[in-house]
Amino acid sequence: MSLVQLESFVAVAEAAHVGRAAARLRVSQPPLTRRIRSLEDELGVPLFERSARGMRLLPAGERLLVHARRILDAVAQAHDEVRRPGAALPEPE
Amino acid sequence: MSLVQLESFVAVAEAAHVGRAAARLRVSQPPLTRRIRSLEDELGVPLFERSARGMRLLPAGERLLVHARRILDAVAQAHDEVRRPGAALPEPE
DNA sequence: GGCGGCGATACCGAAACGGTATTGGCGATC
DNA sequence: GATCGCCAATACCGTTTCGGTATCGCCGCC
Repeated sequence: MSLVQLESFVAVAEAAHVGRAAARLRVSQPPLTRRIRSLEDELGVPLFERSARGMRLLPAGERLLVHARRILDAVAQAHDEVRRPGAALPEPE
Repeated sequence: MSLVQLESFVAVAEAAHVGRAAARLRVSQPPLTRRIRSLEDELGVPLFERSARGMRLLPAGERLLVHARRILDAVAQAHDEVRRPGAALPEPE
């Protein structure tokens, strides 16, 4: 499981379409399809139901979505705070 | 920033040696050195102080360590709960 | 039954990654 | 203060991963 996979997953979940999610992520559709599939393979659980009108989250996908957002938020926060010179941890000289 | 980078960072921070961390992660030393450096480059902040006796966390590294552990924990938890059939979210059919 | 839009696949070129071998540099030792 | 040893950093190369273009197959809609 990688952050790219999680980011892709959230985008597809929100767009409910691989194609639209791909446009939003500025990649083409095939890589995104592969990322989702590799994520499902890795977890051993299908996350979406595919249909001719798009992608619909399955229960496992709903559960993952909550975690994925939390993880991506934590990453963004880490990214911000590391640069911030206002240290949270004092350094004993 | 990738999960592999964060995992590598935590390992190096805990071991205080790239070599030992590499052994623990079952990779050789050079890739680990590169992961740390690419992470520093990406964040634009040095995370370790290098010396002839190993690596020592700098303040920015101390801050990142807290976040990195939280992120990796969240990933592990997501990994677990997604498989778990005991759904947390009901599905409105 | 034909058309349009969707995701899945095949294929190929480029980029990322890991390993082995080597270098460079600081610290401890005598 | 020269030498040896341990550490991270770099060079180089083979492999693998990844993304893009082109295409396929399928279902819903008109």
